[in-house]
Amino acid sequence: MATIYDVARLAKVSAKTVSRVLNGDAPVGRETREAVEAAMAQLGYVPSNAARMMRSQKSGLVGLITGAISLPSEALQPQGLPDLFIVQGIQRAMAASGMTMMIADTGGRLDRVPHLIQTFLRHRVEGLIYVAEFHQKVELPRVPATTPLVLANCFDAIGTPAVLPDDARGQRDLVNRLIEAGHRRIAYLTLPLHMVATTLRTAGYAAALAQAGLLYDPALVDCADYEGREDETQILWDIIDRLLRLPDPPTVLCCGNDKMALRVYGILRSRGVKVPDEISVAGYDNYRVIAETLFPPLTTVDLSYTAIGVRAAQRLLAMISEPAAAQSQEDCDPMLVSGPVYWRGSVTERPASKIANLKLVRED
Amino acid sequence: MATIYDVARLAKVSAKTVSRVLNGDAPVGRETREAVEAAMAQLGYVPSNAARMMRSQKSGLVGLITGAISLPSEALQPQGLPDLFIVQGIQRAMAASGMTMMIADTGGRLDRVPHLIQTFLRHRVEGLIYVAEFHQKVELPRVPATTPLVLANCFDAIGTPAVLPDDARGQRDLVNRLIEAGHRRIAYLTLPLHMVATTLRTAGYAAALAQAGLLYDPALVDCADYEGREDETQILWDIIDRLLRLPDPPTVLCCGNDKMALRVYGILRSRGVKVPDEISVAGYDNYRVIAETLFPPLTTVDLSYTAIGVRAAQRLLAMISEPAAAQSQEDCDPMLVSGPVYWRGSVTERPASKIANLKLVRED
DNA sequence: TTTGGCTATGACATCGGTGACATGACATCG
DNA sequence: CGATGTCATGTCACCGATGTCATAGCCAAA
Repeated sequence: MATIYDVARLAKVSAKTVSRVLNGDAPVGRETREAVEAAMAQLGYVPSNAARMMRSQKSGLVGLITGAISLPSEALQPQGLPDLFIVQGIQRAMAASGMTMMIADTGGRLDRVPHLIQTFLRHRVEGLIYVAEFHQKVELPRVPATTPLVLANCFDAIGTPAVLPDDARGQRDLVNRLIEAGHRRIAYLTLPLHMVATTLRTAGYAAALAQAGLLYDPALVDCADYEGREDETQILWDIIDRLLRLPDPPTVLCCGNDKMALRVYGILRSRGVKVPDEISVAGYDNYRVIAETLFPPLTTVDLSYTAIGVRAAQRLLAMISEPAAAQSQEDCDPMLVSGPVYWRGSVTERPASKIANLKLVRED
Repeated sequence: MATIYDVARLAKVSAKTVSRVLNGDAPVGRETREAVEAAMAQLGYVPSNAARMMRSQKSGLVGLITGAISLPSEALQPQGLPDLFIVQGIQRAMAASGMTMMIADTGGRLDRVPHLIQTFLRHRVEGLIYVAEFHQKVELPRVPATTPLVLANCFDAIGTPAVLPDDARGQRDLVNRLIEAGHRRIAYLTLPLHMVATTLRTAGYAAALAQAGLLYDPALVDCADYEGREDETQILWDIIDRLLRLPDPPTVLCCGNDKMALRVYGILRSRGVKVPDEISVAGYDNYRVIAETLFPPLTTVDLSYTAIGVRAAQRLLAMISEPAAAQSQEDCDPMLVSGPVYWRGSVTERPASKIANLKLVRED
């Protein structure tokens, strides 16, 4: 591959002059410039980042670590592939800023993370982002204080800058909206209880009810996702059965995510319960392949993983450009990202009639 | 950041000796080695890839270009996010070989590709992979002959090495299997006709019928995916309506992909047609979030995007390690990757009873 | 005319490693 | 005992850019 010296020789100038043409950081005579440009074109010259980097000490690289890419196919996929959307957001923001992204993944094995970080440090990345597959607490090996690190979709115990989904607010907004639409008996089928998102969303659910002066009825809340258990669908079936037979049954089922909602559709239809005429269904994530394709389309909360990625990237870029900036204040709290409620056909706006229908269902 | 000289000074040896400890390419005395290792640990030394690369002329990098990561959310997503799975496969294989991957995406704009390639060349990537979001023909700018390029999920006019899904075989296998299960009237709802996959799969469908001595009935084949059109569901509804009212209706609906199958489930259930008791449904892709979550779970063909990625990576690695290898023979034909049929509850094994049921449906 | 300032260009050192080669201390061999 | 080989280590140049400094030419101000 041609070097700057080859170009210089061909253009009959010094290497330094070629460098000046490349970077435009000092005046170069018109004829000289043209000769250099012609030589570069003729040789197919491409400058070497490695060499440039040695002098400038700037790599223009950021490293991204995730389990997103090579999840063992056996692994639980609680929410589809949200982390890939986060990666998408990060990539978008990084490209816009001229950074090049290096990607590595853990292959599901967290013990590989130190090695991956090491690899990135060898490339002198200017920053690191760690992306988790779902909202969770993590513990990462220490990285040199000179290399900023941002956590996306996760947080740690030592206050590393993080960008997180605002689960509480998302669920609250959704339930608020359901209440506005006239629903009063709102069931909530949660994700596994050990998940951070479950705690936060349940709190959001409760907050919305409280705000509207509605009673929090424990009978309406149940964990419906036991990942990996074979009788998953059966469990869900039983819960729905129980809910529908309540003296005062729910008019809407809030599902832990869109994937669960997809299951619920199947179950309700197998039971002959029509969505939304006889009962409404809502999801979470706005996993569009599901939410928009389902019939009727699913009302859900946009989790905006892409936005999480973009914000994480921006936060990292800020840390890179102002290394010593006082990021002690609000910056050090996790940044919360929330998305809008997508109102689609799976929820009715006039619940009164629905309650009537449900009674019929209960009587069968 | 500490350099090899800092380490050398602290360990009271020459930089070269530190280098030898690092690379283990020449004998080093035990005490010396330990002193050097201690110094490296104390300084938190991390070797610079840039410097190493300048001498060795090996970057250990491969570049990946895709639209996968930052598809504008408006864009059509014909098959979900298959390309992400391909990326996953590539990453897996690259990590195994010790290569580091740089990722860039087109953001949906193909005119950005030359610039991305340029960026990669500056980093002196040892190879490039281009991943398309669906099986298609592409036209990429020329890359230097010294940098090998592999196409994944796409091909071009000039015979660039490519790895492609074996659409014809996948559909043929599925239809074979349906025939084995006793089905004779097999409807095929295709993806848009302009897609390469549609042509190939339709051929596979026809081949399977021919092989079994069954007649290819044009009335059973229809394009059911007009991406982006608002009345998409309506079109599908009408096609299904027509099929069910045929004098000799199908016993199974083969869908262009799992997402379409998801739609079909909704439509059939809205019409009160039970899956699979009254009609069977099959998909394509084995898009697990859909195929496994649907109720009943969906019979489909594994498109094994991950495998495409792995093969593409392996092919690239081979080209890197044997640059001049005679890749003229079979290597230059596209490599076809096929996956197994996943047989799940959405298709019955005894079709006779089904025909009876369908007649009832037709009469309502 | 001299001086100073500006433009356009080149010489050279430098970034952090590694390859080529040299060297000194021993051990082995004929 | 001298020749040869191996081990352990050092010296120095070099990879391909760019920063620093120098310089030559030219024009305007003093």
